[in-house]
Amino acid sequence: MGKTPCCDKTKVRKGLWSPEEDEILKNHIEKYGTGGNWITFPQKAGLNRCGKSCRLRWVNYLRPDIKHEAFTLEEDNIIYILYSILGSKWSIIASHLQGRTDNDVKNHWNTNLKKKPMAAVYRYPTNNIETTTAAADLSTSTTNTLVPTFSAPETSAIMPCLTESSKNPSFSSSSQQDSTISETFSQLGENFMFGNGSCSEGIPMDNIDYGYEILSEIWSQEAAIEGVPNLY
DNA sequence: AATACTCCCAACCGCCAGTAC
DNA sequence: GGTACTGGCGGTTGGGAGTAT
Repeated sequence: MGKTPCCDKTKVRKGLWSPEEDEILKNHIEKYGTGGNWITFPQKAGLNRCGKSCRLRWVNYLRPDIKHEAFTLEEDNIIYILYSILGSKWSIIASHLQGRTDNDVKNHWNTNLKKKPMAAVYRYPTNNIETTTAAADLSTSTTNTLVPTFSAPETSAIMPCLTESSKNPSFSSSSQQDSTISETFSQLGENFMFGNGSCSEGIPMDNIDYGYEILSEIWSQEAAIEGVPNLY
């Protein structure tokens, strides 16, 4: 099957969208919808753009339900967890964050999160390999790095710590948050491996939040697909 | 003030899967 | 079953904005 171009790249406009183009795109979709076909959309809307470009602009930026504010620490935590389980499945990760697009999440990961040590923390248990470049601290290493592997119950112990950290008003700066969370995790590694039932900061384990619900759901789905026994 | 450098994000590219014919 | 076409995805890049020198 040969690759067919979606439009004549030499004749369509490229680069940043002007406010006028945004307005045309938005108005046309509000009035007529996408028409179910992005390739013919630019012609109908009177835009000198590639259909794919129109789709991307709408999906990633102009859609009314898109959030344009900064990522919260709580969202960061979810991204960390899901990335460690799923890898670079940005669309799936984004689907768990209301108002965020795959492009948003990918950019945020590449520019902010992957440099931080927390990116090396989670691994999904059972049949996953134990080495990964993706979950490693890429700011200091370019080779495969061994990272901790946590079981589902262990991860459930981590979640309250993360959530508590993200909600704690005493955290005054992001660097303070980062170092505290990293510290919590380094201690957690020893603590709950020996099953003492609490985080290093004494936060009880029975406060499982929605992050864990997401994990459970994914584990169930993965287990169903891969024939891996469901732990929950 | 001018230049160099870095960071970040919007947008593009190319591939793949699904579907229609 | 084979081909053409489209939508969607992940990887990558270009360039504007901010910061350092």
